[in-house]
Amino acid sequence: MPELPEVETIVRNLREGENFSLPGRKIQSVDLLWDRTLAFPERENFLTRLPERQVAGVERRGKYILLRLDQGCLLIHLRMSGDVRVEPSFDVDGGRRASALHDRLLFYFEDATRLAFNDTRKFGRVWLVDSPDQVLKDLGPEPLSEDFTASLLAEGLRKHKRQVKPLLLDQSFLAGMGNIYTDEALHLAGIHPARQSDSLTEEEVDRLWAAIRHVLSEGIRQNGSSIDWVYRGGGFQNYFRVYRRVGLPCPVCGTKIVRVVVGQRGTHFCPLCQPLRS
DNA sequence: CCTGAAACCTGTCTGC
DNA sequence: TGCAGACAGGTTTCAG
Repeated sequence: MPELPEVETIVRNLREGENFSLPGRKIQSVDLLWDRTLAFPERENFLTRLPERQVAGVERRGKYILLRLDQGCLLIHLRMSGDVRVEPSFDVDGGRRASALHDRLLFYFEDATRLAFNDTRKFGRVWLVDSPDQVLKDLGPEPLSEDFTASLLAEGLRKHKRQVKPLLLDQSFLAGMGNIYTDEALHLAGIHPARQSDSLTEEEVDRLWAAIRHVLSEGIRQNGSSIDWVYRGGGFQNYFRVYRRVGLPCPVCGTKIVRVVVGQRGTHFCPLCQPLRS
């Protein structure tokens, strides 16, 4: 589930959800159910350092969730199938609530609630570090920040000679884009996903810049996208123009949407609106 | 520098 | 029904 809009939605809910908010809670104990979920530090260090730590704030950077603690910072990357839940620690009978299928890490708080990290495919990772920069140092700009201008995008695209879609997916180029929002942005901008990055005209770059910001903002406004069994709650899938719409008509021209593979990723586009040569 | 393949994992869906 | 194969919202590492 996790591209920028889905992670942003999760972060907002953790920070100030309907029935809960993480800031202010103090960790009592931690249960690590799948060792490889932990990227840093080693198990013993992680388990002994966390009790008594208090959550100071919740932030997002790219696709990372940041839990700022009174000492140190927890980073969570959901990768393909990760998710988090907040729920009571105990059942009605007073016993500790059993973990759910595919729960990998549980944080128990002093107020009898817990945060569960659930991840079917085990790709997700968690870090506990003094400074988040240790993990985030190679990330590109935040696409929705004021720093990310059309001319900055133009400069970046010019600097490389790569297919534009894999470049947009490269987190050191731009932080937060994933397969869905990249396909959607390229369609909105009328750019073929395999176009060479340094071949885009100024007009095309401007359209791409606006399209990236538009699809991400709309994604957040819709609380992300829900597809298959993974994510629930979001509604942006109702507005997909090309993603997983093979054979269905392009919303602009009616041509059938096709699927190809670009940079090892399933890629959806309109052959008429997104020609390979402009 | 760029591209593609493979690895890390589990689950679902499709076609024979 | 069973089974093989493709595919899934991500990232890293390695070969050419």
